[in-house]
Amino acid sequence: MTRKSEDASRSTIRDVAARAGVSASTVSRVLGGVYPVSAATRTRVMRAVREMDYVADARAKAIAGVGTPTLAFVLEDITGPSFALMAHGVEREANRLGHLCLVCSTEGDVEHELEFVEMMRAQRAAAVILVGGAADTVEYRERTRRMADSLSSAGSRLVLCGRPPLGPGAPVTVIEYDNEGGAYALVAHVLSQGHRRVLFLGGKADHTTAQGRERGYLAAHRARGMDPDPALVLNGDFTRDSGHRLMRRALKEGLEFTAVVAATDMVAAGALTALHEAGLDVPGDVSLAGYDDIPFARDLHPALTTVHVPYEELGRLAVRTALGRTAEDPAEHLLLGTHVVVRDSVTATGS
Amino acid sequence: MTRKSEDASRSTIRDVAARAGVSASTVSRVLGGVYPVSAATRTRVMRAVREMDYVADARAKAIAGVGTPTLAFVLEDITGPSFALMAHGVEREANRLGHLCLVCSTEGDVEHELEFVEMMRAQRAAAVILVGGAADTVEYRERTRRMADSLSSAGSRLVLCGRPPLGPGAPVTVIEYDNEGGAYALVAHVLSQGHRRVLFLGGKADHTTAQGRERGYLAAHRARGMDPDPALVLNGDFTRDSGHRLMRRALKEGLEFTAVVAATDMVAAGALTALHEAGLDVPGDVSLAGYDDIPFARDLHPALTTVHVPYEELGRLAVRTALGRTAEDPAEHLLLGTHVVVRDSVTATGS
DNA sequence: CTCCGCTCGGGAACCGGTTTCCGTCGGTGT
DNA sequence: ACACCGACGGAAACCGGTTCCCGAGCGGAG
Repeated sequence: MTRKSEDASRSTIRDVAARAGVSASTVSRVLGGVYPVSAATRTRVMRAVREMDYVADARAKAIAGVGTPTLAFVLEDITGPSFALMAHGVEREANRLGHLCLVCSTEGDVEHELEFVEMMRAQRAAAVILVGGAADTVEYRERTRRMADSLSSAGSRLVLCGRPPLGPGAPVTVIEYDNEGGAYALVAHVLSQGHRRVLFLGGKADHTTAQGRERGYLAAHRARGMDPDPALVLNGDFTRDSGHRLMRRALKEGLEFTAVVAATDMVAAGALTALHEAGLDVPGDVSLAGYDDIPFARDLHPALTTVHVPYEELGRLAVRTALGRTAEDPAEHLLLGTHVVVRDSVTATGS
Repeated sequence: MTRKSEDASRSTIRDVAARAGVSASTVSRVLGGVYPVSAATRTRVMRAVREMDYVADARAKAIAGVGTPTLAFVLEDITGPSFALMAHGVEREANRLGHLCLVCSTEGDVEHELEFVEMMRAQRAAAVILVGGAADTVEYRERTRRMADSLSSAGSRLVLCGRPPLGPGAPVTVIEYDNEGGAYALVAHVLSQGHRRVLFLGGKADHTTAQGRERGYLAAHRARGMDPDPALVLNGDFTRDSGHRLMRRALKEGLEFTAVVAATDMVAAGALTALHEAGLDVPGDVSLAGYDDIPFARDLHPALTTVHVPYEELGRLAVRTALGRTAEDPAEHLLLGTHVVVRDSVTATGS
């Protein structure tokens, strides 16, 4: 009484071998490779495989050294449009290169991040890509350095994307996009439109991405021989809420400005809402610019002038360099360029 | 000459055992469990582990039956805000339940989807969650049914989210959100504002999500004894571009309407831009509503009236039921409710 | 002072594959 | 007709863990 029902809740290679009347090695050979197997045997084995709907256990293969390599992508929150873009790039490139890709949101929890990286080390992931700015404290450097070493000694590799680089000698690949340069170009554009008092809606004061953008803001002023009013730079975080809150506050306090530059498109979106609520017209009454060029930037009204960051390409690049590099190679530090994209939210002032 | 350098490119449990002067079983016990081990031995082992920075290979553990289970999430494009929301929910819940979570974007490619599901079966994933509408063809049903059976026979489980359910008896959990009901409520709201000719910007004609929303649109009209002009329902897809294109066409063709309901917030965003380009005021000249309540809906100007779909909760629910259910349990079919959220883009007409 | 039982740790089998090593078989060259 | 060679397939070792099974000590009870 052969049970032909799909009972085979978990068929092993030996089950298949038994059914085909051959040994396990033969099944493995038929499935795996280029080893000479007679046509008759191959047919019998393949039939058994088909009948049992057999698929070799990927974990077992991995442990035997023949497996799909894995790659991990760690971010704060997949919901952020720029992160999502990067994730997309990472994921595409990863499985173009035949890698599995697992994603983890840390919700900004350092503990969680650490835990996950450890788990990836256990999975023998080929590389771990960490993305998202952070405060550049010595605690950060030590912690990250430890991760890098430990991954490296396990034959894996850590890639930092848009994160503060570690000291020299750390087995890390760092890929940054040019925050300062982008902000510089953007603010220069705003200033070139005749604006003289431009409000800066920044991020957390110790967050390197925020710092870079703020530096660009300042540098652009200085390059014109201007010294921006310190009261014009506000700190919050990178959320829409922060933009909304900061903008309301600025309006309420009667700050004077003719343009506002937000550290993020999300912040800009919040600011825009606040401006609208105050009955102000953008760009008629005040110009507004963002940063990141998330897809939605062009859907805002007016379409947002912003800085384009090649997030998806960034993701692809991250996996490419991560997988190309071996443990012995020297560390690498890439800086991706950005460019401002002019839309409708910034116009000349003093009309 | 003991090399204390972190040469241990790949230390096994036996290496640790050797260093600690015990057997591999003992190391395993110290690390793993509650098995009685003397304090002295434990200390020695732990020291060796620390010195070698050892982490047990997760794949080996998995194969031995002690491992972090895995769960897969397959979607079209992580870049879509609603998908990202779901992914977030899935991911959070997955690792709250101690599961690893891998994500795969299929770019809408059926071949790729199939391939990935097969790979997940090889990984012995605890469950595979498939999300995103599709055309409900017999080819679709057969293909999906095959996936379901094959996963089920491997002790895994397929979860369909917002996808056309299969026939009865398929080992599948289906979770849908109420497209028809949501659209009905939304359109009813629009009609209650006095609008009589409302344009519907739909999706692909064979896409079940699009169909559901269109049915709701029609039903809301009929419930008022109205029979909407067939010329008022346009088909495209769920992208911003589609909304933009459709809206321009409608305007150009001189279609008459006082409100437009888009099948998606993205479509609404595109439509809004087209409306603005045409010099029309929203909601002054024409009202506009979307569907999905993606986070950006409230950043549009005017803030978009739309239907809230609990995407994140949907994701969480998906993994919860997927993991709760065993192969023997009957299939399950959940329908999540939605509700319209009234913002500023729809107002009374005929003022 | 024995005997019993409990604590502790080692050996070996096992998880599900791959690969090396070797033996067998059939066919060919001389 | 015999040696040799290449094709084929099985047994066993291995990958890196876990766990069952068992034996060695040790302490306490009788």
